[in-house]
Amino acid sequence: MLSKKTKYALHALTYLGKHRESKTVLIHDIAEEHGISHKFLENILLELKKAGLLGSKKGKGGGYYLIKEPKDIPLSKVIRLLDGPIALLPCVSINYYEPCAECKSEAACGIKKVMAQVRDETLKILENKTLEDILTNE
Amino acid sequence: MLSKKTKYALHALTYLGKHRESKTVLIHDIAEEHGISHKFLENILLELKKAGLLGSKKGKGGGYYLIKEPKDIPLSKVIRLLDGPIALLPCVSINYYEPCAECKSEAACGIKKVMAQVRDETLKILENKTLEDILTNE
DNA sequence: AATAAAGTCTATAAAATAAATAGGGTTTAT
DNA sequence: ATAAACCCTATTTATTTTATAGACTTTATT
Repeated sequence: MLSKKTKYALHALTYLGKHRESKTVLIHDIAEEHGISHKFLENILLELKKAGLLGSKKGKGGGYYLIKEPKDIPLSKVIRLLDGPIALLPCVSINYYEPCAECKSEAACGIKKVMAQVRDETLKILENKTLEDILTNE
Repeated sequence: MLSKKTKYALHALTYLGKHRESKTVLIHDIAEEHGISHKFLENILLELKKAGLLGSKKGKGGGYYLIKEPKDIPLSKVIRLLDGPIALLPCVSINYYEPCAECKSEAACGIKKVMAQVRDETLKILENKTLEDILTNE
């Protein structure tokens, strides 16, 4: 399951995607719309900004805005950013690889081999679904 | 990512699958093979037994054994049993449905719609990969 | 220049979940 | 009778997630 962080990030991105005609959107408005803690959402939006998905304007009249096209924001990107690995095991993670302590030989591990296939197929799904798909379903 | 519980369950199932010629296998042997806590693994094997994947024999000379064909043990089953939902959001979970607090209208939620598609496609993957696939890769 | 509105940043606290441990109970071969 | 092995429930510990706090910086407006 996705963490609340990722779920809230998706809500925020959806909200920003729906308000692309506005120059900026306030954290406050997004938080209120979904009944999310303002401060918690603040941290999330900052991460999305650092990752290059959002831009922001400081000071009075400021706020956030999308700087990528919705079609260029795949679910895989958002999930990796806030939740970490897509892979089901650390030993087959592309971006967050770690060996598994209980595994004698990675080369001979059937679990690893199968999980690598699962990861590849899962990735296909999550790279293909984008914010645009969410927006067209709203 | 999978919890350690699920990961250990997969290791145990793999071990049992490799030793189907023996009548029973000791928890102890599986735990030792992978350096897993005996007691922790005990709880896991009990769950697998209650779910109908394993049989057991009590008393001296007892132990666990597979009672299903490896091809009839899909990853989806093991994951659901020990980790819970396959879906990425509670609101699209088949077996563990719960509404999302921050969602105004489920009917009109683009995130939900897309996540339902992701769930369907993910399920296809996880229902198709079975213990047999792991065993043939060992 | 002063003010208020808004994002930035880092740290900490609280809550929830996962992982591990403990220990007595029951069954069965010898 | 005994020891080996699974059965069951509860508790503790560790880790991660979620939430909060507060001081700082930037900027539009008056």
